[in-house]
Amino acid sequence: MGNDILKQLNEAQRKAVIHTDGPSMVIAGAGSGKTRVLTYRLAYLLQQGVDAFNVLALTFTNKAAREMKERILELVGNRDARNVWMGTFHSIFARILRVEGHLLGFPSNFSIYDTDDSKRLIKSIIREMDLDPKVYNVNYILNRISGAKTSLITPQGYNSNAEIVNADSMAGKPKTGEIYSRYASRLKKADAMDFDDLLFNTYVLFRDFPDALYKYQKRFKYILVDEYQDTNHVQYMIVKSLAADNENICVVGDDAQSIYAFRGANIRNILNFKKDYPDLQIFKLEQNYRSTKNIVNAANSVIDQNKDQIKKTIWTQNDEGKPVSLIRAASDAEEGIMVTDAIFREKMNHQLPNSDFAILYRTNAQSRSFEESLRKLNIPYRIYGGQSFYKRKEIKDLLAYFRLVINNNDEDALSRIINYPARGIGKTTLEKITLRAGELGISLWEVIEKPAESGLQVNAGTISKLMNFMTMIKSFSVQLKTKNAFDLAKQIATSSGILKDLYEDKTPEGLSRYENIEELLNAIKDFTEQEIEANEDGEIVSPVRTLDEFMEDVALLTDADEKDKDDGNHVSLMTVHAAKGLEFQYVYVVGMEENLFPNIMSLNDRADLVKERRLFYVALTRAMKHVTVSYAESRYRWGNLTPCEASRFIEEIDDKYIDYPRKALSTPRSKFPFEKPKSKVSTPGFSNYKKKNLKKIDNTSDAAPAMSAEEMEGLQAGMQVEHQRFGKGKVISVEGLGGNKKATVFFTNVGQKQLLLKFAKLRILQ
DNA sequence: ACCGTATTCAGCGCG
DNA sequence: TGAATACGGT
Repeated sequence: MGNDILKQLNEAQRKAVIHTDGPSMVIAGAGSGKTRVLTYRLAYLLQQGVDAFNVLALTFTNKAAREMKERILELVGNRDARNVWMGTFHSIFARILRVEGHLLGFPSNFSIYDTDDSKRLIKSIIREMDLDPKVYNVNYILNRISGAKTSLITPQGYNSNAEIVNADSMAGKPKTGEIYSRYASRLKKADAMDFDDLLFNTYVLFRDFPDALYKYQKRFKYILVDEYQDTNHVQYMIVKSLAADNENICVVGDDAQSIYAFRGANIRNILNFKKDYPDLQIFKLEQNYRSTKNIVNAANSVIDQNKDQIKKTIWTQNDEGKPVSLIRAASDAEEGIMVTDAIFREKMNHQLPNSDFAILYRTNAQSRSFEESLRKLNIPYRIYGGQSFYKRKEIKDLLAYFRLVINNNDEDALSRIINYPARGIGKTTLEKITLRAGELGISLWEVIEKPAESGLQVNAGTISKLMNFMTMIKSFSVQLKTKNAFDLAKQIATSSGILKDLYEDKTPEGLSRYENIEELLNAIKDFTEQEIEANEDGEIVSPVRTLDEFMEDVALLTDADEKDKDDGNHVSLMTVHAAKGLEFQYVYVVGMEENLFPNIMSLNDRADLVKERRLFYVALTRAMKHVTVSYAESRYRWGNLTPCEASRFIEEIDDKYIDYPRKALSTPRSKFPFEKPKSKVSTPGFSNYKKKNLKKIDNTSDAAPAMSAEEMEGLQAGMQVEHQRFGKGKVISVEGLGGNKKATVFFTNVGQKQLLLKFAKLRILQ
């Protein structure tokens, strides 16, 4: 290999790569080869004889970490490169907390709650406190808590901070601080951390346990942080403390592309970096290799409107290219048609693959009109950022079993599955358990383990159901360390009844849920069959790959793995946020309207407009060959048609780099902007009205007695029956016992129905 | 306990 | 408009 890897870099890139010792900051303009610098820098370090164990690289996403690892392996060809600690803040610090968490009172098998789990817990706390869930909106509460943790404010700190308490009172939510306190203690009782805790607790660990800090300072001699413009305050503090000893820290980013401020990302981290390290070396990558001159200049003219930036001049040697095109449509539906037509023409004229095209929008809700028109043109497309695999209900359910088996105290996992599949432990029972646990300050599991001692008032039947459930979970738990992940997972899926439950659901959705479970099991099988790996110390972890090892990987995973699975020849549809870090030949930035982009929700003050502008800058700089921006003069927003005007950002593009359509072409069109909507509006209103009337008539009928116990016992498949409301029908199947006995009946008039015999007004005819 | 229907409420989304 | 939740009937 030798030094020739350096020959593949330009002057500025090379300087950034070889400056290994001492603090440095790389300002990497869009398309300037940032990833290249990052990977070459790491490869260079390893080549210089730095031990992979001494390098820490923090990335923004799992995907970025994975791709970088692969490229470094290609460059150095040294299996050692795999030992670099590379990953997201969350995954790296979760790893550290598994080892050191005991210092803070956490077992190494603590659970990690995702946003979904956190919201469920907050909801249940709001219910328990008898607060109005409309006033105490979960999203608001979680945002407040998350913001507090990010700013290193504990529940105590929160409640004693007059400014914060006042702000909550003014917002009509004075109990927010108490919810935060309860939330924090519930997480602790459940041996669980949410995403913010992974960072917050790491900060506390390093602050309160100097020995632990010292250990990791010695280990991480070289630290590298990607996407530094999107780090928040805790992340900043952690990195600062880790780097304090060696100061071999290199941060890479672009202030112009900071677009996650709404999540606590603090652009000052990059603007003020100089103050922390007076002998900082700054490297600017200003040559763009991605886009045409027109695109670079158009983007520059937009971002130049933002003052208070790090000064830099992005330029390119690439072709002139074509000016930005502008599409003006009468409605959102027409925008869909016009944009996809433009894609179709471009694709046909130049014989291009679908994957050269991307449609970028501000909000996910905008994707529909483009989907419809792409379908009509038979162009394959893929929408990014929908519901991820690991967020689907059936997957979360099975994972909740795994979590509970690994950590019995996991409250969220337990409440999620204690009655799924249905085993007769209902809402009331769970409420009683939660209440007892709260009063005694113990976990839900501990109440179930010792119902008598904890004073749980439920009947004997319920107790035995609880015992069965507990015994089942325990029987899985004892096998955790001996059985391999796949065998145990399969056993849990089967004996919990999940597989059976989904198998019996023959609807298309049920089928897909079943397939998803299969897919998860396959993923676990793959994991089980991977070659045995050594941990960071080179020591073999364990001869069998166990389920808790699998879950460590999974907790911090998103759907990123799924993305490159298919052939890849599709048009990409995604939000501008999701497009960060990607590039496409042809980019269509759609919905360029005031209130939508810039987004009205974000326009509280001047600083917000600056953030929206950076977002538009990111959108423009995704393109290699050509950009088209489009807007509609009217659009359906939340069910009603709203007139729209063109975004101010369009005008901010210097006239030299954008083509305005000739007025003669677009004016006549705007005369008929309301064509399609009219018929659409009236229909749903009418059918709703009809349904309401129907229901009234039904309600007038008198109650008739349900079936007698004898009749229920005697009911069998094939029998003819009559239902008070549904009329005559034939019994297809009968299942369940006693009071839970259910029948599936096909009625001549209304089709197939499932009935609970206890309640159904059903008469046996023959 | 569960299912279909009424009602409500919208932002971008890493881990 | 449509997804997510609340409600009421069985």
